[in-house]
Amino acid sequence: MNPVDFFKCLADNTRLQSLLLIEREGELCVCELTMALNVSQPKISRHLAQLKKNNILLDRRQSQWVFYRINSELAPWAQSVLAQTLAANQTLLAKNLKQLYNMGDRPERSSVFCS
Amino acid sequence: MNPVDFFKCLADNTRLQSLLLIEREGELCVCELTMALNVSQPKISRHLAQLKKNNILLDRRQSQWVFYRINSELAPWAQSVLAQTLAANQTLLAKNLKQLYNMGDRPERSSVFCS
DNA sequence: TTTACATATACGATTTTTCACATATACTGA
DNA sequence: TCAGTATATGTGAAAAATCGTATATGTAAA
Repeated sequence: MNPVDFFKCLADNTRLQSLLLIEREGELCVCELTMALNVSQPKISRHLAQLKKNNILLDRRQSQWVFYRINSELAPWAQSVLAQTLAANQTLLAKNLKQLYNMGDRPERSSVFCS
Repeated sequence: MNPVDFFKCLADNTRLQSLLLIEREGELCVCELTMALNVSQPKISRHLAQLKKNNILLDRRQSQWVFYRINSELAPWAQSVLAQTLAANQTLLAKNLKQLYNMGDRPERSSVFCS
């Protein structure tokens, strides 16, 4: 992972907030991010597509929903950057988390890891 | 330091390479960075001005030269991001360091820390 | 006070990024 | 098969970032 490309991915509010929320929550779908960040669906989708294209996120479809998660094969230094950014900037996400938790009818997710 | 603004500063080749070189070398002047990165002087100056404006770098003038260094009051998480990015991407700087070391007549610097 | 060197900045042109809106695709359940 | 929900993408416009060139500023040394 080229560092400049990685940082370009973090250099936008929508993308960084999405990444930090996903890092915190483990996995989120498009509609959850739409509510948490209060932005339009195409806007979220496009940014997620960019993160996926850069191999920072992976996605899985579960019925109607597409859930995004951090790519566990992301370079360790990059994972560490995400973790530290999250840890040091929790307050930035307060409003987003509130909006996420207040969302009615959050899609149920089956465990990805069931055998 | 707003994380998005910080990452925007890292999301450019000239700025990131300058930062990592300065982090590695402790302090570098404009002409040294010009040689190390092989780019024009106004280009380097402009990017350094941006990093200074965002309080990532500090500068000091010593006779004709202006030396830039990492602001030691930079938020710890941000310092850590720089350190890890440097540690994990040493090879990216190989060419730059070679060009820096091959530079004739590097400006002498007096110790900033003398008492 | 002139010349030379190092650095900063103004300006306009080009490129890149971001966005809104419309529309396409995918899945579900009736 | 049709309607409803979730997600993706095409397109053009607007905004932001980057750059080259020219020029200004600051310092030193003659």
